[in-house]
Amino acid sequence: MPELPEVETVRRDLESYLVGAIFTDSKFIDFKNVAPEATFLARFLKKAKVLALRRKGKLLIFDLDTAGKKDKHLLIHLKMTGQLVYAIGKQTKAGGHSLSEVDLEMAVGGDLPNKYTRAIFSFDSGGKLYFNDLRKFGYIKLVASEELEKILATSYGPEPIESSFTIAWLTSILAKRTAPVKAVILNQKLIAGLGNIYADEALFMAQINPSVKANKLKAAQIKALHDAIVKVITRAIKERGTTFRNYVDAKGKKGNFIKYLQVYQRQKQPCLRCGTTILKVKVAGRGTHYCPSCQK
DNA sequence: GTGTTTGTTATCAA
DNA sequence: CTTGATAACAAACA
Repeated sequence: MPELPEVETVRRDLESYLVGAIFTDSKFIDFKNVAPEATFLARFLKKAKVLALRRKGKLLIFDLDTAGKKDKHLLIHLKMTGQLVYAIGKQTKAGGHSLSEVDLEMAVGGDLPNKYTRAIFSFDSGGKLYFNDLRKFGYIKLVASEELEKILATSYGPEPIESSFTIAWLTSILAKRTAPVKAVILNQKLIAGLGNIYADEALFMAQINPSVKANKLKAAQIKALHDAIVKVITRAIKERGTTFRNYVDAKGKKGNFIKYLQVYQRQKQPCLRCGTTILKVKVAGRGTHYCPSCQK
């Protein structure tokens, strides 16, 4: 699942390939989550230059330069199963690319495009960017600067890696809420970037039960949670994300953080801290993994 | 056919 | 207006 660390890994990869590159062609294949309409967007993108690649939470932002105007941005959200893979060099007979060094079921293994490729962007560099999305939850959207600012201001809170994510902020958003603490830290409007994997991992590290009502947490627990969120996200970025199912980076490669998972998908296995069997329950409508003994 | 997977939004209730 | 709970979406798999 692409969460902040995964999207940041993709962003850094793409930044090195695409800044300064010019779109030469765009194709959308059996894919509806495109705005404006595909034909129009493809025409608009032609000759657009990539000025910069940004990210907010799990949202990837391409800043564009179109005929000297710098007021448009291409937003790409990977949602659950989206991938952005960049390939350059020798092409297959069909004009695609072979990524034989990668072997991932339902992800990138072998040639691109594959059956889950929903969009292909070609660049003047000769490279192609493949947007694959098994479940078609992801979206591609062109917006003007004004709309982008509005989206960023209304839909995203501070990120764990920003200085504005303070203990005071975490305290303030938890204090008035009776929802489970996990629901609060998953809310992108309050904290941008955590998803199901890192929420469970951070709560385990902080030794907090995911179901506890947010306003019941004590100051020491909030400090521990703040610390855990920052640590987990920072470490996961360093390890290029977690590949549990089908996340891959812009080179089609897996993330390494799966080696460091303490609770996610470890149900029925012994807690790495105390040995108690890890449980899996539903909290805030999500599969939730925790140790009933050392998370209080 | 059923349940499960999750990021986000819609919808409804309080 | 805010908050919380739940369904819905989409596709594949066990």
